[in-house]
Amino acid sequence: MSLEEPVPAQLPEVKRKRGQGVGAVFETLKHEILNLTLEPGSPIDEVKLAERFGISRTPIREAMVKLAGEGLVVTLPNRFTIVAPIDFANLPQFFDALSLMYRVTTRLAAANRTENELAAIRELQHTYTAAVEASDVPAMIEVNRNFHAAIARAGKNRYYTDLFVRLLDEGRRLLRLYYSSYNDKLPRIYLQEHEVMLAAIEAQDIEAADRIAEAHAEQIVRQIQNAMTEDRRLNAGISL
Amino acid sequence: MSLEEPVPAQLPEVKRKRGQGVGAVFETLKHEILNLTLEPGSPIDEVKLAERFGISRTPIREAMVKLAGEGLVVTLPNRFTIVAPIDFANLPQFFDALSLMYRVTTRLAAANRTENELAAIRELQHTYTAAVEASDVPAMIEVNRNFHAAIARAGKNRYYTDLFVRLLDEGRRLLRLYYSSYNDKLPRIYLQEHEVMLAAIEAQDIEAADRIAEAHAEQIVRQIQNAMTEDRRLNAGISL
DNA sequence: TGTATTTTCATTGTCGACACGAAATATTCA
DNA sequence: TGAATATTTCGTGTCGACAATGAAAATACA
Repeated sequence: MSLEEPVPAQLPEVKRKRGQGVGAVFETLKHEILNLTLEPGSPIDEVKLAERFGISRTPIREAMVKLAGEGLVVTLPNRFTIVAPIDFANLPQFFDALSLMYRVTTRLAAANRTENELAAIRELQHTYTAAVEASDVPAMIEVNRNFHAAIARAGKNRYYTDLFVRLLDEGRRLLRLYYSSYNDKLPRIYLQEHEVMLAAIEAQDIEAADRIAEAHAEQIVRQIQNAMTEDRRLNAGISL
Repeated sequence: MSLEEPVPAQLPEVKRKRGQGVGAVFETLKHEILNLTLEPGSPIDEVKLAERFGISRTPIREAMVKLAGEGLVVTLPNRFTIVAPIDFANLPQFFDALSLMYRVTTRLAAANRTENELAAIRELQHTYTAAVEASDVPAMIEVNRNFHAAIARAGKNRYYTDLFVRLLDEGRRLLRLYYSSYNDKLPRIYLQEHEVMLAAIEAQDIEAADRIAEAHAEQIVRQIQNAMTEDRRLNAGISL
């Protein structure tokens, strides 16, 4: 299941400042988990991580506790810590929550956005366009997440933003898993929808923002479901 | 700001099994934070905690990281960890999210509840009634939270349940803070509303569940706001 | 040869000690 | 006397070592 980086690069042996260790480990592992560089369900060895980062196990462990708190990792007491498996059984609930958060955050953004925030969102839309032009799928996935996270932040409700970002991150793993089915047409649909969303937020049209957010969510859910179905068809091709 | 337990009781020096320490510390501190036994903003000393629980600082620290992950505690690097302050500035957003989660979880409960879950919810309603009869305010606050958490669980969406429980817990601190304004009339209104909510869930009437959930949320928000206003009026009485 | 029991082994959970950082306090200098 | 600087103090962040645990390997037994 390895993607572009099968073996994580050894970090340079830089003397890190006190208190930087856990944060670095946390961010690095979070990235690798969301990029599927670390396979879901695979075990994580504290000692190897300690060697890799050139620090002792204590800060590694604290990073693991933080990762577990965000559900990125599951701890089996006295045994292993494993990368959180992708929970396909909960997918319908995931889609439901994702859809609601799309709507709520986009509504609030339309109501509460400042000019600065609007500019930041527009900037991300440009970056996304560039990624689409370059057919850079990983970049598209990452920027798409940042685009919606920026919208959520402009809505200024921490509770929604936190949940939404978590859902978007979990969605990143799903998209990565099925990104092979990305064809040229789909990203351009997203691009158009993002444009409409941006316009509704700029015009502070809450109901329009709500409608396009719901449509956008449905679009994405449908795409992932299609990708999964195709994937299953591929599996069905093997002899039984 | 101390309530009924100003000095946390010294725990008996029981030899705890491996791996039980962090959980015990986490649960105990979470309880004390939500009960306002630990004052919001007050510093937490790792060494004192280690002595209190009879374990070393390492598991204490892991518990702190977990508490920080749930927002119950704030870590100031190289300095302190403090009990999370109550963020009055974010109160409107808190109320907004609380209200939406009330609605969503109650809707889903009406749609998805099993007979067993219904019985469990009804049981908690009885416990709540008993607490009201006994005028036991702390019990009322705790059981009320458990009642709605049970409803959320019956809705079977982990994402909503997690956020809702977090919001309910944060609300517990607010209720504790203002529970002096609890008069005999209010709890009985809640009791009635809970009854209606239960009936809607039992009848699997999603729209009715939604309506009563929204009304219930508004009721609670209004009560807390009233309590805060009264509180401010009391402050206004002192000489300036 | 197959099953139950013991031993080994790998990996975690916990500990005590020490190094580092920021604030509080004492000291110097104008 | 007051500001700038050095020193102390206090608590955290990190380390290396060790004990507990559960799985796997080795052994005993029928």
